[in-house]
Amino acid sequence: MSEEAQTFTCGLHATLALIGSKWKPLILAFLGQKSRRYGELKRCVRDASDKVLIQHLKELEADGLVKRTDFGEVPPRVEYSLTPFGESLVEALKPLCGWGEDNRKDIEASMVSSRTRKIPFNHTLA
Amino acid sequence: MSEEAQTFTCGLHATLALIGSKWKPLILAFLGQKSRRYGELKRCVRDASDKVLIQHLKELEADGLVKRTDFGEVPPRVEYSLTPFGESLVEALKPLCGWGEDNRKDIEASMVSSRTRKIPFNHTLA
DNA sequence: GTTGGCACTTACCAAATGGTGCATACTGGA
DNA sequence: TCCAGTATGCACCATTTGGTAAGTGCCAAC
Repeated sequence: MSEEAQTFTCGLHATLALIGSKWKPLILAFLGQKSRRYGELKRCVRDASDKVLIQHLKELEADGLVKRTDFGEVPPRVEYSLTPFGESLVEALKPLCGWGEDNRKDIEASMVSSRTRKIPFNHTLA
Repeated sequence: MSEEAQTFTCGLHATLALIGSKWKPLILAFLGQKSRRYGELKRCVRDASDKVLIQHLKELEADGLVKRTDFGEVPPRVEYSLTPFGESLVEALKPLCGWGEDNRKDIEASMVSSRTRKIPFNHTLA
């Protein structure tokens, strides 16, 4: 409990512990634009299944990055938004968004050439 | 090539396609400090197995982010370094490192409390 | 009155991802 | 002489992760 407590090798390592899942960075980025209702968010992060999306949202909430507001209305209405903590993270995420925009073409091209593997995200190396 | 070609929903999505794997951001960050030989890098990214580390390095190389230099020497000697492209990405990655440093304590704490679930990356407590 | 959307939940299953251990070819150190 | 370190490859296995499909309760629109 004393020595091996060096949980992370560096700040990045710590950050990744929070947003290292498939859709989390994207979820945060979309919530960074504005608060969104569940269905809306789902349409943004298309491709993510309900199960996973909700699971990630719960974790983000547990980690204090996202706030869930349930309006308790009849046709369910729930809104997700960033907490200040989450917002600070999204700020740090922006350069990556920008980098991606700037290099989108190259990335897509390289994605096509190395077609044999990953397409969506990290996996699919089959 | 016309419609469904909208590969990524946003820049971030594109970026994640390149560095969405478990150790890639870390590998890049460490290489961002200096070029490193394989063994050295492995010690930095501890916890990653050879298989995975090498696999990730190959992908990063294929994606033009990392350069591999084999000195063809007798006791194998290979050095990994960032390409300019890789360096630009590392730049965009730095805010996340910083954010992680700044919030390390909070993150570790939250990691402990939400003990019941994943410890995304390394383990420390299994 | 059937369909459809909302915000989920659950059970089950597949794939992605990562890990272990063994092997290589050679050299320098104990 | 025997072992360790170097940078990988490979086969096989385990776990983690994510996806599918179906269901829930309630209301509005068709």
